[in-house]
Amino acid sequence: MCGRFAQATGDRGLIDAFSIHQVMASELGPSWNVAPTHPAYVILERYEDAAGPVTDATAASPALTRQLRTLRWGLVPSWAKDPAIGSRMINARSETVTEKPSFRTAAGKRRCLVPAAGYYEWQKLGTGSRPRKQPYFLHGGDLDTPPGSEPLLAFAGLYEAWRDPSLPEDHPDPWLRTFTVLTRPATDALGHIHDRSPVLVPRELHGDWLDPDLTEVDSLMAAIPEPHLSPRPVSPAVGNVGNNGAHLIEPIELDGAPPSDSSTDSP
DNA sequence: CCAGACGTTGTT
DNA sequence: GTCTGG
DNA sequence: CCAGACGTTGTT
DNA sequence: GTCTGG
Repeated sequence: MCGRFAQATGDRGLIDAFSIHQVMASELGPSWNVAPTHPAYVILERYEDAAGPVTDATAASPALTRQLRTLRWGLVPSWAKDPAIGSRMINARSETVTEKPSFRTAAGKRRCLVPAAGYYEWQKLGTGSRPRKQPYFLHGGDLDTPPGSEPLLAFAGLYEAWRDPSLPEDHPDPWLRTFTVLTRPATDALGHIHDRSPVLVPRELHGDWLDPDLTEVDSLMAAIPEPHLSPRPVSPAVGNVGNNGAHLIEPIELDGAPPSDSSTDSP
């Protein structure tokens, strides 16, 4: 699963890391608590008219352009009547994404990458009527990686554009652009915390994943290896979407256990 | 034909 | 938009 | 994902 | 319990 993540790398760093051609993003500060409906940076590839504004009469052929954009988390399908549906479209199962009406069009030609330092998951602990929820920060480093030095991850995502009918005909940009994060069954190593994990696209597959002309999504998906991630117990403060800051990914001591992972939960 | 759904997670 | 259920 | 609301009438 | 908002 992936219902909360950290995106701490700024536009400059992302331009370098993902070979961005064009920045079409509103600037975002770093966030260690990106929640559904929040804006986040994504990388996508589109055909852009190379032609200049008015004066260029010779229509240049459109060029495939890798862009950095700021999209809202929670995919709103183009046919949606109410954009609130996006809150429940934050993830898409990779196993069924090419079949589901809400996702399959985007899966074919609107794939994107979502850069992240890591993501959070909550482990349910305790037997009583008041089970505690312990959040973990999952990242691409090892157990000794200092907070803030985690390697940059790239979630597999899909994006859509929804025309907001409440905006006037002549509105300069009446489109709400949104994205979702694909999930897959978690490996055994992570399965004891949660049974789903985001799909992580390795660097050598970034080009294929973003290419809107590659429509063989299932073979693309099959080429993506299992993620290798480390869990780090963190403060429950991340639960409140109003909290933010680098302290949210700092390790904490678990009661009666060292800050490595262990299955201290109940049956 | 029209009407209504279209999703994931986790929990039991 | 497109599919399913009635 | 978690946190927080979940309602109406009428009055200040 | 379940839905909405973030």
